[in-house]
Amino acid sequence: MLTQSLSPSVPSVIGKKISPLPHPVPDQFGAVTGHAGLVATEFSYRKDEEIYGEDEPAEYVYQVISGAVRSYKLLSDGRRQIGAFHLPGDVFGLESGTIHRLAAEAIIDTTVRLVKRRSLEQAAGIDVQVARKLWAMTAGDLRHAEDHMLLLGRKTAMERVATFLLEMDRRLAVTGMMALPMCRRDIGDYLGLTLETVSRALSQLHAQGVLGFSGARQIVLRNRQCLRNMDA
Amino acid sequence: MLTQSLSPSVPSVIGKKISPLPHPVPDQFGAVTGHAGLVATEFSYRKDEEIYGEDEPAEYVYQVISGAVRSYKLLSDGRRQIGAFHLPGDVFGLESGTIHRLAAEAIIDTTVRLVKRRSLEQAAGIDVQVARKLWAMTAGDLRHAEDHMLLLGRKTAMERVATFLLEMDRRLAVTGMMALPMCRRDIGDYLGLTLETVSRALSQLHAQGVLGFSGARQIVLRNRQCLRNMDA
DNA sequence: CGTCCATTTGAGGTGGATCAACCCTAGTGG
DNA sequence: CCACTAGGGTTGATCCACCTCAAATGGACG
Repeated sequence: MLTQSLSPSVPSVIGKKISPLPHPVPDQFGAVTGHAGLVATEFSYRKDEEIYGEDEPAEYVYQVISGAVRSYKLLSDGRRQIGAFHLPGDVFGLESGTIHRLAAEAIIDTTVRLVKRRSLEQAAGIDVQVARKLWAMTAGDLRHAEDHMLLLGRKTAMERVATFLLEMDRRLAVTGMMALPMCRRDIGDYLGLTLETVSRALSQLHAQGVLGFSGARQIVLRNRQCLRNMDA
Repeated sequence: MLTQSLSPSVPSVIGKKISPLPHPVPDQFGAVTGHAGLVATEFSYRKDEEIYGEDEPAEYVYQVISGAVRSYKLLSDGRRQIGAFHLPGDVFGLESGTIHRLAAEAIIDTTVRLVKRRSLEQAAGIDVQVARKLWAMTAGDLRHAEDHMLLLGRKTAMERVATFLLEMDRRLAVTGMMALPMCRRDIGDYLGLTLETVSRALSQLHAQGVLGFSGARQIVLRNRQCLRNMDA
C-alpha cells in the first residue's frame, strides 16, 4: 500500500479551496469563521480513516462538508461507544480544553473544512459573539449527550432504534428517504446494542409496515407517529 | 402541612448571607461571580424538594454549598435517568439557552448559592474571562456526559459500580471514608441499573474485601486498584 | 461469475430485571 | 429505656430481553 498516507491522522487528500455546503444547512461554522478572517482549509479522509484519536491534542476544529463521521470512545478490550454521528454541516472536534475527549473517524469518504482551535480561541477573546457561539455549540453537544444518556440508561432496544430513526430522519432525510452512511455495527455501538439486535428491530418495523427499505441503508419512514409513540 | 411552601420550586428557606464553602474546593462559581459584582443569594431546599423542573425557564444558576443534588430526565412511564450528582462546590443548572434540559432535586437537605443567569450572560458580554469560564464549565459537563455514555452503553454492572465508587471517592472522600448522600435507587438510576443490582454488586465487593461498610451509606475503599482494574 | 462483506435470521445462553421475603436501623412514642 | 414502625437495604428465586454463536442470504464490485 505505497499510496497510503504515512500517518493515520494525516489526511490522504489535501485541498485548499473553500467549497460551499451542498444544502441550505444552518452554517454554525461560517457564522464564526466569517468573522476575524479565519483561515479555513479543506481536507478529505477515506472510509474508516482516523481523523484524530482519543486524548490527542485538539489542534483543529472541523466541519463536515460531505460524507459522515463517527466520534467514539473505546474500552481496553475493544468495546466501543459512539457518542455522535456528524453529518454535512455539523461541527465536530470542538474542545474548550486542549485534548480531544473522543476519537473521530470517517464513516465513508468525507471532506471537512477545518480551522485551528487556537485561532478560534483568539477570535473569541476579541469578539464576544464568537465566544457566545462557541459556548452555544458545546452546549448543543451537551444537550445531545444528555438525551443520549437517557436512551442508553433507560430505553428498550425498540425504543432506541425508533429514536435513532427519527433523529436520522430529521437530520438527513431528503424527499422522505434517508440514506444511512453507517453500518449496523455503528448503529449498535451508538445505541448500546449489538448489530443483530438493531437488525431484528429494523426487520420488525419493516414487517409492521412502519418503514420501507430499498437496500439495507436506504430507508423510508411510512409511519413517523408510530415511531414517536414507541420512543416513549 | 400549613408550613410547607406553596410551590415546589419556591425554596422552603430563604437566606441572604453569603457563606464560605466548607472546604478548600476549587471555586468555579466565585471565580465568575467575583467579577462584575454579581448578586449571589442563598436558598435552602429540604430532602426531595424540587429545585427546578425539566424544560422550565432557566432563570438561575446554582452552586451547592452543602447537601447534594440530583439532575435527571424522566420518560413518560416514570423511568428515570440521573445525569449527574452535584456535591458541595459544584455548579449546576448552567444553560447556554433559556431552558433547563434536566430537572433538579435536593437529595438531602441542601443549601445553594444562586445568581441570575441573565446577569452571568451580561457579565460574559463584558468580560471575556467570564465568557471563557462559562464555556469551560459547560465543556466540563459535556466531558462527564461523554464518559457516562460509555458507562451506560458498554460497561457491565460491576464495572459501572466500580466506576461510581471511584468517582464518589474522588469527589467526597475525607479521611478515606465516604458518606454517600443518595439511596440505592438513585445510584441505580445514575448507572442504568436497578437498586437490587447495585446492592448485589456492593455486597460482592464487600465479601471480596474491596470495601468496608459502617452503615449502608458509609463506605471505605480498601483496594482502589482492584476497582480501577474492574472499571476497564 | 465469483468473492467479500454487510445484513438477516435462527437457536440457545445469560446478565441483569422482576417479584418477593426478610432484615436492619433510625426515628417515634409510650 | 425499650417496643413499635416505616423506609431503606439485602438476599433469594425466577424470568426474559438482549447477547452470543452460527449459518444462510444478499448486494456491490472486480
